[in-house]
Amino acid sequence: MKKEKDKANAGVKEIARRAKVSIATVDRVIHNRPGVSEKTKELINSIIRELNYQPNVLAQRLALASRGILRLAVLLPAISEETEFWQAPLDGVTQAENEIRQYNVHVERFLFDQNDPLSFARQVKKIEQQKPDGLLFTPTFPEESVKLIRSCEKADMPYVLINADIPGVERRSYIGPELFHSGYLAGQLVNYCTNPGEPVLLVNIAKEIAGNHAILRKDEGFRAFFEEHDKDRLIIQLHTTQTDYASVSQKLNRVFQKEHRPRAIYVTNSRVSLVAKWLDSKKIKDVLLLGYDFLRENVEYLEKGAIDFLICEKPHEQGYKGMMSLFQKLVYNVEQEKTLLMPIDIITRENYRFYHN
Amino acid sequence: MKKEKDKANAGVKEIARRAKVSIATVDRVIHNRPGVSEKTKELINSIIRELNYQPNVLAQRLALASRGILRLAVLLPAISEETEFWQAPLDGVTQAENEIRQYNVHVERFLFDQNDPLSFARQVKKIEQQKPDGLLFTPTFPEESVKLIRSCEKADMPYVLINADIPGVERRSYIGPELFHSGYLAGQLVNYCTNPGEPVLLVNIAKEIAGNHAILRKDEGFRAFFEEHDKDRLIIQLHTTQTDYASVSQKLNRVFQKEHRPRAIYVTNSRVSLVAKWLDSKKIKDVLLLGYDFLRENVEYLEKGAIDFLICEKPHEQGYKGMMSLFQKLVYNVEQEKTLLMPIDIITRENYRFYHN
DNA sequence: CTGAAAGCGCTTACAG
DNA sequence: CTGAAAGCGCTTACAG
Repeated sequence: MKKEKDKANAGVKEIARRAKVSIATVDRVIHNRPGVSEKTKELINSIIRELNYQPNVLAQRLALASRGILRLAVLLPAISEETEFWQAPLDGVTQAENEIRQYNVHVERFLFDQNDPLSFARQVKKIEQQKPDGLLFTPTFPEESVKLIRSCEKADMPYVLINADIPGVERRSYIGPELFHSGYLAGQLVNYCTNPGEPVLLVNIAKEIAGNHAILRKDEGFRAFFEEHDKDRLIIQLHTTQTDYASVSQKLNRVFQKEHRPRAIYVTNSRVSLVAKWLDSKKIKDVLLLGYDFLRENVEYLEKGAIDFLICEKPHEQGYKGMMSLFQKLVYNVEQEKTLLMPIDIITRENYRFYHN
Repeated sequence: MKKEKDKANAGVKEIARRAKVSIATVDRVIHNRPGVSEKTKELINSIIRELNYQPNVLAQRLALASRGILRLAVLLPAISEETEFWQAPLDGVTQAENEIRQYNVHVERFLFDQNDPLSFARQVKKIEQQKPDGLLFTPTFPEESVKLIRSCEKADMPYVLINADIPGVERRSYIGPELFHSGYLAGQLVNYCTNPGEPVLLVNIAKEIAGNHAILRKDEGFRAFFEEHDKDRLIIQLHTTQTDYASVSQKLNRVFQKEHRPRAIYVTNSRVSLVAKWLDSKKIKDVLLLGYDFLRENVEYLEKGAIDFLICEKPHEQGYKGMMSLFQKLVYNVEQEKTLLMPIDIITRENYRFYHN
């Protein structure tokens, strides 16, 4: 089929023809660049409106490609035994990278040790020296992260936070879970699967808990659910900042020796596999177990039946969408969404096979 | 940053330079077009390998744009009061259309009446006359659909089925739910939320049930779960091919007057709102209700608490991915996945706000 | 304030 | 079997 010159496909050339000017002038008006008389500007704008002109993104990018490379930096925890979680966001980053590579985008990854604020600060230094065009990161260390945000803002560099927000801090763009509802949903699931009043165990396992916003908000949401729906529910608490199996096991032993045996356990993060391991070793099968994240070990326990529900908030998509949001902002000046909340997915033994991260 | 002429960015020009031929010859080799001597062909291929040449998709599409329009046809049910479900796949189609419009793709929609095989056949006629380059459809009427598949295959036209498969028929590409596990998952949820042995009501509401593969497979999956996990569970059955509220209401009345009062109700499709309405009108609050699809009315009942779980299989994504799969196939000759199963999402009152279709 | 021309990396008639 | 040239729709130095 031949290309028709109808309104739908009109380009700069057609606009120039109608306005009796050169395409360079049209381009100036389109991009609001100075150096065009008010009169021709208005004329051109009216033609643009009339034709409902849509720029051809392909041609735009192709022309721009000559200009230079767009450099995006990514600051995330390095993957280790303990932090398999970060594989998914990093994969999302890589997927985005592959899709936008053609657009002359270059992605550099800066990885830090999740337990070492200094390593975070070191990477921040490097990033600040390199002055990338955009930055994706997760604010594992709030203090350092706030500094980073300030420095990005000073340099007028677009950035996006993923997976965790910093409470009470004004920031440009966040993509990740809504933590309170996540805990609230866990409460609802426990409530569906147990009888009123049956004791529930709420488990926080993390190197740091007191300042751990993610854990505290989920904890809060979980309690809020019962506050509103089953006030008399006994919620036993287990906090531990020792994250090895021996410590967790010991604490669980103690809880289960006491009077009120829990009917359900909610672990507020991906360490749910430690509890699953313990239940498995004790051959306890009548306790409902909920936790977080689609990790290999967790899924194994899901399959075995030790874990009943995994809650998951699309870590892969967080990395992917974060990068795309920077790209869109930098290339097409599309405003970044201030807050993009991920779905709270419920995964069980019967649907995990079909889950997409 | 200046563009460097390193291996990473080498294009046809660089290949031509190294091979001491023109870029036209390079192009011929890249696309395996005839008219190149074996010797130069081999030389060029070796250079392509050495440079790890990746074509610039932007430039490719831009150049191709002049060639002509790619025409994709979409054959789906028209949206009516009764079939709000199809809004989501159609929206997905539209989203894909917007993203690939730049690539000179034109999408034509052919809508049929879900209750009228003749209207389906009429639209098929039209499509066959227009001879589009690719087709996305849902095989609402198996017999007519098989004919359509044959005709596509004869014309060597790529196509993709969404939302429903045709059992026992060889087809090129399907994107949609895995029905058996969907029912199985519903069984698991009921099992979690009720006590062993409590009666369950399995409800099929559809104009046609006997030949309705989607409903029958979910029904089967649901029963299979209990067969494997709670054999003694009483599963009451309610089938109705009258889909108006009065008929459904009447049948439900009858069931609830009998001896075994259901503790949970599983509706195998989106008509779950009819049952919700009935429960609501009877002020019955202690019955667990599960059904399908993120429709306005269903979500309202979810919010109110009449519906407990909605199962949803990404209808929007089905439309979107279906179109993208055709596009990729036609433009880049990327093989279509034979079967792409959607996640089985679980939606409750506490997470529906964050759900993305 | 405005325009002619070159270029982005690829494809495609056309000529030899 | 091979190449020179025009074109896709846009952007950008450069010249006036």
